[in-house]
Amino acid sequence: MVEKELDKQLKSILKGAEDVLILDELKILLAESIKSDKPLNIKLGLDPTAPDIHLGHMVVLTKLRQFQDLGHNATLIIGDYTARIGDPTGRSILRPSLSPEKIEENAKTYMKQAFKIIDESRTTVVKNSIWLEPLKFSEVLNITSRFTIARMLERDDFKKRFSGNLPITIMEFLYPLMQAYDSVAIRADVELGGTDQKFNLLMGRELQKEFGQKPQIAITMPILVGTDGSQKMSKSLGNYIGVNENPDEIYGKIMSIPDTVMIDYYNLLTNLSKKEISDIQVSIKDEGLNPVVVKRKLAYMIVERLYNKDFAKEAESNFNKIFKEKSIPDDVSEYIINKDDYPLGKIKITTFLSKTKLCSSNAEAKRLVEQGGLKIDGKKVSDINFELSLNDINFKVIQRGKRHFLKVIVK
RNA sequence: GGAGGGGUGCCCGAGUGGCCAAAGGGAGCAGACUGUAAAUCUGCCGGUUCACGCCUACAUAGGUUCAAAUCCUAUCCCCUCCA
Repeated sequence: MVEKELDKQLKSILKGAEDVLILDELKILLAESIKSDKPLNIKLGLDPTAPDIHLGHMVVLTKLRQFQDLGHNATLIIGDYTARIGDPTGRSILRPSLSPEKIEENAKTYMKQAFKIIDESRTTVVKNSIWLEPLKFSEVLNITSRFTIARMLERDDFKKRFSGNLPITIMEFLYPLMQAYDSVAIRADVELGGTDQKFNLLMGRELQKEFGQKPQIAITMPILVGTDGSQKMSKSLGNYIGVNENPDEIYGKIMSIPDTVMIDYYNLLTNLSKKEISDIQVSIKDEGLNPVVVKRKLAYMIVERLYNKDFAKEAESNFNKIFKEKSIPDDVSEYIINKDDYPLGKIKITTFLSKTKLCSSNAEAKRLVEQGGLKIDGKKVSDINFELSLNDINFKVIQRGKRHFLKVIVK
């Protein structure tokens, strides 16, 4: 009985994971948990350095959710204290530090978005300032005395900066220790993180040992590539899909990822089993299954995860309308035009486009029209001198390119 | 503290007196095609103007010149080497 349950749990936990340190310890821990019916404490730290989370963050949150679905508990650590330093991981320069107000604000939106993915009822949320702030200097010394500079410089990003004569502040050295101390404070059984977190997660293990605790298991998840299909998903690269974006947008952006990374997305962001995913791969390769069908399913599942079935269905149908039938989606946002503002009863198409923000300037509007990217009620308009008559554009839909629509309401 | 190098459009980056609204790439936008907002191909890509043109822009502020991203002066910022 225990065997079977253990097997099931391991399968789910290992799916998509890059690395488990140490696997055998994890097995023992899980077996004990099953036998004694005591859930494990799974740690995930989030630094509220930016207000939005995207599918890259969702990878590790999804893993956390899988743990919860197996009956374990999550401890989500809001790194409000550590955010003041900023994680130097992967950084070539010192991060700018954030004000406490900004951190607080980010933390709020963070949580709201995180709970779209994880189970709130099985989650404890704590801020690490609770234990980091009151630490005495002597206690800090106690912690720092257990690690060496050489050990710190093993870290690739520190090494690079050091050998490249770039500054590393002592404060940044402290960052991994603080994160490690979080694990001690909450007595974590398992800590999750991206592959770039491996060093920090291992520090947690070491410090726990120093404090006489059982060392946590570190599970790292691969880095999700962005919509460009090659670079790490990140806001600054503009290749991200935010969990707070509207369903149509999420659905569409998923459809825009290259086919080659589709399977990664399946592995990292869905709850399908390894077997189900490899079956899909086989079908595409050997049975001529059209990849677009697979991608649609992915887009659907992710919208469903982040919203619900209805939104997913709607996003799907809107996508079909726009791209398959090349028609107009159901819910088009409206633009109200006031008759009194235009005594002549007409408006030039270019000024209209820039006024509605469909285009950012008159010049851009002109280009759009010239290039044949403008449709009014499905009919292409390519005359840049075209004038809209207020009398007959009421309720008509203006379309910019393939996917931007606006319904005009004349008042 | 001393010596040297540099700051260019959304980003990277070429340009060292006129031919510079500034090469090239990326991002973005549009079109064609398609299985998609994939890939590929084509076009566009500071603002304003129907257009000629005008305005804004090569860190900032001044100056030299008929003409400055390019030369000079000051200021701010970044980097490298030496101490």
